[in-house]
Amino acid sequence: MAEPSAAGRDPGAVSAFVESFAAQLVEAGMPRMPARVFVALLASDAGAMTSAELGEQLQVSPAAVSGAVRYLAQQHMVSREREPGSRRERYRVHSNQWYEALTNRDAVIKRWERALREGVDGLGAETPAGRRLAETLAFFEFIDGELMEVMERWRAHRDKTFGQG
Amino acid sequence: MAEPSAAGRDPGAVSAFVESFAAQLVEAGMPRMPARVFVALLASDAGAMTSAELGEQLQVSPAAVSGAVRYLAQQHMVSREREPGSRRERYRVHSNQWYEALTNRDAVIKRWERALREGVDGLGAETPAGRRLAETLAFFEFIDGELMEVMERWRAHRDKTFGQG
DNA sequence: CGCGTCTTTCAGAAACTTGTGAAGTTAAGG
DNA sequence: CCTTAACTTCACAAGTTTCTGAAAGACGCG
Repeated sequence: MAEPSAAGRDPGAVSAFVESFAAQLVEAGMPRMPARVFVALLASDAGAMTSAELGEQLQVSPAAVSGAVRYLAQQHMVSREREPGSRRERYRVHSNQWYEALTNRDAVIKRWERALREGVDGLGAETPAGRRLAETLAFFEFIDGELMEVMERWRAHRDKTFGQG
Repeated sequence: MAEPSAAGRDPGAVSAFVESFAAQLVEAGMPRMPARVFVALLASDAGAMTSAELGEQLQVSPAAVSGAVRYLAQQHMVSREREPGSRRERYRVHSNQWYEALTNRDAVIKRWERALREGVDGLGAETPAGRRLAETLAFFEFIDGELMEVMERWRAHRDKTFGQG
C-alpha cells in the first residue's frame, strides 16, 4: 500500500493519517488547528515544515498556521528555527516530543495542587470535604513523583530499543 | 479561617474553591459545566449532592446539571444513586475518583495507538516519517504499561497512608 | 390508577471560539 | 536605501458550543 522508496509520498495516506490522528487529539481537548499542524509535522519525513508547506498540506491561511504555531511553541511542542539567509522559518518536532509534552503536563498538575491546597485551607483540613481534597492532593503529589521516574525509565528503554539519538 | 465544626460551611470559601479549581480543569480541556459540577461534588462534605443542590450552588438550570452529569457519568467520574423512595437522584464522587479517571485516560491512549499504527502502515514503516510514528507509538505503549503499575503502587501507598477505605 | 415531583429532552438564543483577508512589521538582497 | 518575501497582527464573519425555558417523560405514593 505504501511506496517506501518512491520519491513522492502518497499525499492521500499522509492526509488521512493527519486528519484522523488530529481528530483524536481534538477529542482529547486540544484545539483543532494546533492539533492538525502538530500531526502534519509528525508525519513529515524531515520532522519539520515551513509555514507555506503547512498551509498547503492543511489547506489553511498563513494566519491560521501562525496562530497554531504560536500555541504549539507555548506548549513546547514545536520549536522554530530560522534557516540562515532566508526569512523562511521552519517548525520542527523533536523525536522526544511527547516526553517533553508530558513533562509539561507536570506543570498543569502543579497548578492543580496549588488550587487543592487552597481548598483544604479554605474548607478546613478536619472537615470531611477538606479530607477528601487532601487525599486528592496526595494522589497528585504521588503521580507527580512517579511521572519523573517513569520518564527516566522511558529514556533508558528508548535508548536500548532505538539506539540513543 | 475555616470553622470546621460549625454547622454551616462558609459558602464563600466553597464557591471560591469550586470556581478556581474548575477553571483549572477547564483550561486543561474539560468542558466548563461538567468541571464545575465535579468540583462542587468534590468539595461537598457528603461527597454527594442532589440535582437541586448543585443547581443552587452553581446558579444554573436543572437542564445544565442534567447535561453535565450525563457527561461525567460517561467518563466514569461520578456515579448516580437513587435514594429509595424518591425520584431524587444523588450524584457521587468516590474517593478513588482520580484513579478511575486516569484509568479512563488509558482508553484514550489506546485509540491514539491505533491511529498511529495505521499511520505507520499507510506511510511505510521504513520511511523517516514512519519511523518517527513508530517511536511515538512505542512511547505510548510504554506509558500505557507503566500506568497500570503506578496505579497499583498508588493503591498500596494510599492504604498505608490513609488506612484502607 | 392518577397525582405530584423530579429529571430529561428539545429548540432556540447568546456567547465564545476559530479561521480569513488585509494591513502592518521585519529583515534579506540588490 | 528601496524592494520584496515572509511572518504576524487585527477586525470581522462564520461556525460551534453551551445554557436556558418549556414541555414531555418517569416513577413513587396515595
